[in-house]
Amino acid sequence: MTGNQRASSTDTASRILDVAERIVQTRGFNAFSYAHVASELGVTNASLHYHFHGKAELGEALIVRYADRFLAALADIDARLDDAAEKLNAYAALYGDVLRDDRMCLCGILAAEYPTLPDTMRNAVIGFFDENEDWLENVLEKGRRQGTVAFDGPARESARLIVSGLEGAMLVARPYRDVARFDLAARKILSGFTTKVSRTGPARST
Amino acid sequence: MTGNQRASSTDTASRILDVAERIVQTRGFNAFSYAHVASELGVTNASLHYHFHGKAELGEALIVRYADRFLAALADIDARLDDAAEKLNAYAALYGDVLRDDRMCLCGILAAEYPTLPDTMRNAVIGFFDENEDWLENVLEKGRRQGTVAFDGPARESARLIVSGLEGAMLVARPYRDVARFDLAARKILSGFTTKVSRTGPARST
DNA sequence: ATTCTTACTTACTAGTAGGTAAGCTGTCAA
DNA sequence: TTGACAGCTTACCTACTAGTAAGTAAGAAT
Repeated sequence: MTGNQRASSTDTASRILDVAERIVQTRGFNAFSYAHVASELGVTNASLHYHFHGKAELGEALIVRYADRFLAALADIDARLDDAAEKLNAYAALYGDVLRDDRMCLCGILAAEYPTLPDTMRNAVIGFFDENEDWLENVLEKGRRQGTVAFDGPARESARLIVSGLEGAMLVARPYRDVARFDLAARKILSGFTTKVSRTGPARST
Repeated sequence: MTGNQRASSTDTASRILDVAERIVQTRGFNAFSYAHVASELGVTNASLHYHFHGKAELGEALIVRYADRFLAALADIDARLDDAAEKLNAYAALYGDVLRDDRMCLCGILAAEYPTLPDTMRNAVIGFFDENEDWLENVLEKGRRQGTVAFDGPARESARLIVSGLEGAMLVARPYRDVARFDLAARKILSGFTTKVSRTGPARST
């Protein structure tokens, strides 16, 4: 395997993913076409089929790469921050960054189109949400033990509340083109988990 | 069949809306086509154009009718219930009913596709959210005065939290085909407003 | 020097999209 | 009895969709 020329090959494939990702995040998977991507990259329609066999395969690759990047960002949060409440803030900021780029969360917009997606893409979307819930559940449980966050019931349920709350805040904020609307909702969602003045003493819930 | 088949003028128009509404709420506006509706109703593509000049006009009619029905349901809640907390529960139940029918909120799914929508539809979507916020703001403010609900800051901001929270809960619950996931999220969202069981004291600031 | 591989292009397909022009048919009012 | 109108249909259009078959230029491997 000829190592050097690979650069151009890999490069084109990831440039395809870059453009496709932006289009899908802004317009959705059903309003996205090979022709859009091809013309923007100055290649032909058929060239995309060389790199990604079909629309379903391209869509799946899109989600896999997006999820990988997202999980890496979560690992980075874990590496940078200790406090659970700060981790939650950083988590919400991840969503805010996407919105600030006039985009919807990739898996959020795909969730809206879910019934029309090919099977492989459906599974990947579900997997993304599951992994987000895993991470949040972990953060919440540790935070509760440490007394930096407070909530009732299973951590998993609160994790789901955060995911769906942030997805909904993005969904509604985008038509208004108003990131502040998202930021406020995010702050309100997370405020339900912070034990206000908890720096001095852990306020146990329940 | 008797002679009243000739009342089918308006009847056909509303049957078109019924079918189109179901398709758009499940698949989205971009994955919906005249052909789907026409074949399901046993009429031709061109017949739809007689009743609704174009896809944009049909889409707008869809939102207008949906919003009218939704506002009527809100008026019904006002007529039936006094307590603000009960009104909020009834409001969330409205969303749950839609989801139980395997549908997404019409304006929620259109919000996801917002950048691809014609202008008239965009305005109608925004209008739907605004009217929901109006109603919720009113309920919340009255409830706060009466002491049946509690929250910090402007009622408008809490109204927005409820709308986006419920929309997000629907969005994420649908891929899982799990209404319980929605119900739980809805309960958690509203529990932040009820004064009754405030054991955790979700961050009552100031 | 030749074959193989990569990364495309050109040229095409069948199918579907939204949309239109023109004509047909049953009902009803004058 | 006429004719206006509502509510369609037939027949068609252009644009775009994903996808394919076959060919090619350039470099790497043998």
